[in-house]
Amino acid sequence: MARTPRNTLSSELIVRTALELMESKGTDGFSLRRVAAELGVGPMALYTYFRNKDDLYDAVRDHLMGLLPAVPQDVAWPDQVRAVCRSLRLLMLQHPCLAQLLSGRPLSGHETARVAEGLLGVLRNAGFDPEAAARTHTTLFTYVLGATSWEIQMAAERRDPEAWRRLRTTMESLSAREFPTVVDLAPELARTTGGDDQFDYGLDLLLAGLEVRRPS
Amino acid sequence: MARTPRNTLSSELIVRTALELMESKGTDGFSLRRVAAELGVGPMALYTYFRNKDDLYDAVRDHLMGLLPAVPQDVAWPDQVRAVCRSLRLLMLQHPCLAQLLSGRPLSGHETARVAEGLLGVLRNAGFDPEAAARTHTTLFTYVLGATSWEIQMAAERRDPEAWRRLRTTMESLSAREFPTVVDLAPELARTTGGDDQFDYGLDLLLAGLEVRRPS
DNA sequence: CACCGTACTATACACTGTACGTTAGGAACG
DNA sequence: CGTTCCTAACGTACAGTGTATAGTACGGTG
Repeated sequence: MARTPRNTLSSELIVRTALELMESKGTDGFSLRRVAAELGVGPMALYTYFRNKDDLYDAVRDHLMGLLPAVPQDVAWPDQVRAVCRSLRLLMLQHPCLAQLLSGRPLSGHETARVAEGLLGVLRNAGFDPEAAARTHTTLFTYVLGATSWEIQMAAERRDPEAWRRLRTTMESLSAREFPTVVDLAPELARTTGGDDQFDYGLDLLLAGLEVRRPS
Repeated sequence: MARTPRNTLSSELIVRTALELMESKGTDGFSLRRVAAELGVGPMALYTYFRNKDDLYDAVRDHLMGLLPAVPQDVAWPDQVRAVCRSLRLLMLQHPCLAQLLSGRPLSGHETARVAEGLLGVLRNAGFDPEAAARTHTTLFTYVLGATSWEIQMAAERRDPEAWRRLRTTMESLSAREFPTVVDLAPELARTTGGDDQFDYGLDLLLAGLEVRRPS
């Protein structure tokens, strides 16, 4: 019964392995038992470092949030906001599992607070009062989350040929009499599903609204 | 071996039962086997009406989307947009499982198309060209989805005393030196998590941006 | 050397979605 | 009326899940 040596595991190692598995197999198809197997260890070994699966999810999420770059300090505040939102979107695109990790669990963790700190600081310096800063932060965050999750979801669907075919056929089966506008705008709808342009369109709408509302 | 009579099941009945279960037990804790048990039927009986679990999810989602009211026709377009977005949010709040159903699967289904038709029609009538209408539709939809999912998530967290306590303690453990703004704005952040005011704040930002951009 | 805490293992349970093969009830037809 | 066929629902089985509980061996400390 060859026992593995004592200190083979660590939180960081488990998080790294879990992340690799999520990215290769997708967030579905990820399981504690697979992580353990990947590490050559029994499933219960992980419970020394994480109290349960959600706890591991939280750790992976916080690890990913730690990869976000700092806010650029030498540009005007709207461009700072743009930079923060775009880098969060980019991170979500690079690590598609992050979308599910963010929408499935609440905000918590050190690195997540760091992100909030950056954006809130930008807004306070731009002259927003505490309430407006907090509201704007929540609005921007949920917009980025919703828009990018949507984009990732759609991209995944397009990659699965079975689901893609089903989507196309239901789209084409819509009667032009019942849904004239949808049928008419089908090409535009398909084109505006995701992409930098679509994301920036919504972001610019929000920023335009903010410029109007900003005091002084 | 008392067989149940022949036509006890139907798609509608299964969808209704599934929905009840999701709302009482939460989307987790929902399972095909429970639905079947609730109906007094073996698990495999459901596969006559739905090819798999995701297919049932789609049906429930489409059923819920069918509950959305029609777009009011006697008000200005920004209020029409507001009405559509608010009624979608309201529906998500009344049926929390809808948030997960919408973010986990792509748009498809008859009733979902009906919603898109309503919003796209409003935007076209307001004078937006096809591309702008499509982009705006996607932006509004993803905003409502992101903001409301977030709100529901947070509300659920607040109800679970264990999770809520953990969140509070990690929040309070943030050093004021490292995260001055977050610590300073903690009360505002807690207050702006969800609620009609927060939702309308973001929605008004988007609408303000749209007014600027609207042609003619 | 003896000891003890801790990192890991082993076993077990209740559960999941669903593939496969079987059976029985209603309808259609001779 | 009898036969035949279709299909709705059944039962069984499998591979997999998260995790509770109890046991075991190793490393560092006395």
